Amino acid sequence: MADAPSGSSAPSAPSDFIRRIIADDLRTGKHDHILTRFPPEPNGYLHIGHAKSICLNFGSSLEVGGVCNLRFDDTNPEKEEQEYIDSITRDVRWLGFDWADRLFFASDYFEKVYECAEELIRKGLAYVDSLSAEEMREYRGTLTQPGRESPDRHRPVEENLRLFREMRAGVHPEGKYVLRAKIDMAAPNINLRDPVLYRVKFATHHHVGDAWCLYPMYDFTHPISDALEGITHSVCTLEFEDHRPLYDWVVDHLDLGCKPRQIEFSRLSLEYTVMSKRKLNLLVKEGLVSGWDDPRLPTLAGMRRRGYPPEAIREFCARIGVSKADNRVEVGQLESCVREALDASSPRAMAVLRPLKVVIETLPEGHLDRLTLGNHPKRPELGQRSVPLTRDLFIEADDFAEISPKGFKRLVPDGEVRLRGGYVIRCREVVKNEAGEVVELRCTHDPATLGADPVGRKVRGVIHWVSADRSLPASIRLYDRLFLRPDPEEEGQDFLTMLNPASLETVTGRVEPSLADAPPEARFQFERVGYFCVDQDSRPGALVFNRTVTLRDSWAGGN
RNA sequence: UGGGCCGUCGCCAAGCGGUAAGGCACUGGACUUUGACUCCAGCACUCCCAGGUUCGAAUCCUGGCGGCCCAGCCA
Repeated sequence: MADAPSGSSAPSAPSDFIRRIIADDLRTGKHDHILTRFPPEPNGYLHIGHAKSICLNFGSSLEVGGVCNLRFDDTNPEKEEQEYIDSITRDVRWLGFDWADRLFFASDYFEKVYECAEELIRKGLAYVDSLSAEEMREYRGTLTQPGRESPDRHRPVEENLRLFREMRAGVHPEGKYVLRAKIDMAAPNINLRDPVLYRVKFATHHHVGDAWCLYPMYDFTHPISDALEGITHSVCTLEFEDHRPLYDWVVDHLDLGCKPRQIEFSRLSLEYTVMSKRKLNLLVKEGLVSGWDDPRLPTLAGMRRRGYPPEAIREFCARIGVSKADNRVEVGQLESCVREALDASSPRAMAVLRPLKVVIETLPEGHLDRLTLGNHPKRPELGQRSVPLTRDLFIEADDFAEISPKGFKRLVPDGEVRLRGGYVIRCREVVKNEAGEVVELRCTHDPATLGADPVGRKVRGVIHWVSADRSLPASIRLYDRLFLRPDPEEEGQDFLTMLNPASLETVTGRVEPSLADAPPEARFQFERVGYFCVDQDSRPGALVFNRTVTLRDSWAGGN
């Protein structure tokens, strides 16, 4: 893809049971081309689970020379909005996929779907039912008991047709009638117990306006839409497995000239987050997060704002694979992909999250070294930048310890450490306030160590720093997991009670001056700290960075 | 307890009767002016359990156990 960094490794080549089915269908001649589709309902923002589906649907087809349609499954006007259509198209494109001119709406097929319904009625395979919703539930039976037939089940075809047309014409109120398929009220699969095909809704549809007051159900619309588009493989998640007999029933009893095959895979679960649009919607509506693009959310908009590169998400989807097994993927799996992509592509910079003043007494007042540092340790083509080194500096508070923990390689009283890209300094004096807190370090520097190793001794530690007066203040948002538990709903918990109160910490740090004009979404590695991106709220003079992910830290475990 | 599906390393996941891939994580070690990156090494005598078939079983059969999904005029 266009923004794949040259330094990144080749993406994993996916292979799974669905791709195998596709390969077999091509090999045996069942199909001579492949056409898949990604069919989101525009009732929320896309999340990483959708990314798995997008990568699968687009990927499996593209890899064998096929294409993939983008189709909005917009059969329920009460839950759908144009805002979601806009966000979805943006997110799919951002992820790196292109549907060319194949953008479709199930609602554009409503006339054809309606004709299919009349066809079923004429064939005696569908009927208008006047059972109320509650009655229908009673008649449906239970998981262990068969249902009973509605008294309307044997309504004459002509009457069904008349009533159905009246439903379309708007003469009947919502809830009075529905159109049902006539299948088998005793079927062990509840989806086959005369499922509802159409219901009346006097709602304005976001895409077709007031053209209809009669809306088809997913189970009826989806197979017809697939067949109309000539979809060869209709890939969806496991909860639709029980619907496949109904999917096949619809296609088999209609003359659509095409029979797509539905194949199901298990949806993605990620640790410490929730993945359903209903729950995400709740978090957004309740104001528990800042919006659909809150960087703590698993939404693609949130991940984009967090600084996750699209190629990292694609790689993640390739690595986790596709199967039918229940799963809950570790966050580290995703973070590994993010770090891999960002290590290769991100320019380095220095920033201090929790500043501790350092004065280099051996440098004169007003001293200024304009150091030229490489933007990337392995990619000189990413250029260089100038970093000012002055007498007064800030270092990370964590990089100094009065009492050295064992194995500590940073600054301690009377100890030496290298300033990244600068001199080796020695701590001569620790200045504290009345409360006994360390507020300043008085140090000396070894002028012979700029770009050279000190003679006669080895300095193990290297720490990052910024000039005290030539650095810029920045608001830095440190994100952590949104929930306290890997499964926020474990043991029937209300997931809202499991929110992590520390999922966002904002600190005011200092960043090197080269970052002054970095535009929103620009990504950097703050050396030794992590990967950060410029937030859309950032302005010159009021910089805002989001922590995308920390650097891997093999020291953190030791203390 | 009706129906459907699933159970291979801490987490994903290959495997499809011939003697357990890979990734992430983890543990060493090398390198290092990022405790990063990179590199090298280690990491399932065993595939939910129990029987059976077979020269040979994670793969086939039988019986258990465990988990997920389904009773919207949602998708």
